[in-house]
Amino acid sequence: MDQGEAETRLLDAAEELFYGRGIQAVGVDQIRAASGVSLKRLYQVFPSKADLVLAYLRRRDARWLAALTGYADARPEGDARILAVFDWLHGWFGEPDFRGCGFINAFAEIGATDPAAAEVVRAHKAALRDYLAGLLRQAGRPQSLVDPLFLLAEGAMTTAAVTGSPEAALQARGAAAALLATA
Amino acid sequence: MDQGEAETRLLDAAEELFYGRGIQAVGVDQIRAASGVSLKRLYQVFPSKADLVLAYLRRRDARWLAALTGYADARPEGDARILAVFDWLHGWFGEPDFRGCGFINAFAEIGATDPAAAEVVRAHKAALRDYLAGLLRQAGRPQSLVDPLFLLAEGAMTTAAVTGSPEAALQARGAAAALLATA
DNA sequence: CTCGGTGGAGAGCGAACGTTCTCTGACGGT
DNA sequence: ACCGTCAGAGAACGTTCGCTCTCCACCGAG
Repeated sequence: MDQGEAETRLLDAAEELFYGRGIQAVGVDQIRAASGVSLKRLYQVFPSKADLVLAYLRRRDARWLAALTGYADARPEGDARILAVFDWLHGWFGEPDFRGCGFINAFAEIGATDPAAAEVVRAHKAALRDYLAGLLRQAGRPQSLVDPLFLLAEGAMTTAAVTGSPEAALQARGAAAALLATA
Repeated sequence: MDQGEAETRLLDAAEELFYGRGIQAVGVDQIRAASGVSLKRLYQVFPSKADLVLAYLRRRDARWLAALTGYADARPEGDARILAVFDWLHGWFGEPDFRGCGFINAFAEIGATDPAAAEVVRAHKAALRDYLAGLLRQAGRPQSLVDPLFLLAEGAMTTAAVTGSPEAALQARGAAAALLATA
């Protein structure tokens, strides 16, 4: 096993455990066991748990946004593409291991004590907001709708997590459609 | 110091520390030090840290909702009272020690491992939703607006936490007003 | 003054944490 | 065949955790 594969396996294990059970609730040794990577190698690749957490957040950020944009950008430009964001959320919320937004969760857990992690969360949310802004531009819609749509998406994520139901995505989609109809 | 005062001082310390730094990040001994209550008494009143966490969540639930409803119900019945919810959020977000919704934070931290705490969070969010439903009824507005307004409020809470700015409350208020204008 | 009981201070317990160290066995070049 | 290098397994380290226990100062009743 070379360094690259070790890193991949570590991040795979970290993502599943950190996202599924929480960052503080998962010990380094559990990640070693789940990844099959030795502790020595783990600390060569990620000098501390905080580094591993950062790498987990950064990779999840890239993948999550790529999945969303890949889905939405395949829809016809315009309002349909905007609403597709909420369709994608609905599919995500329905996944069996869905446990809310990993970034909001990470911020709640370590945002107060790990400034670097907090910054990754902020950047992730800013990127989502920017993506929505781009969709509105493509659709010829006013930028004043960015914040309402963003808040609806954020609210849907936390609500779906707490209720354990994907329904919040449909409610957010309906509200988004209503707001688009007024503009 | 009698049992009642010990409980109050413990909950005061727990609320400040759990909310401000996170539940897992705060040890029982820190709560003992901050409250001035002996460890022996602490464990008489709350047999485990999990019990203390539950009591913290329950008291915060009651107080938070009382503060919100006390503010909004003082406004004239109708749309103004609905929008007052977002005004109250704006004031809350601006408090210096604001760190997001304590219930969303708690759910992110221990929701996966502490079912009792998760249930308190669910009940708290259901109560907020019910309150919004009552305001809509008073205002003669359709109940179909409950979920959009709730999602906007939730989204505003997490966004204000991540950005560190109370602005999200104003954006949510604007979106709520737009939705009310369409119905 | 002498007790019995109560409560606080803090030492101590076992477990778990993040991190480092030691041992051992496999491998590649000569 | 030999030796140096390296990586993996996991023991060990120091700290911190939630929680319990020990000890002693205090206090009202007799």
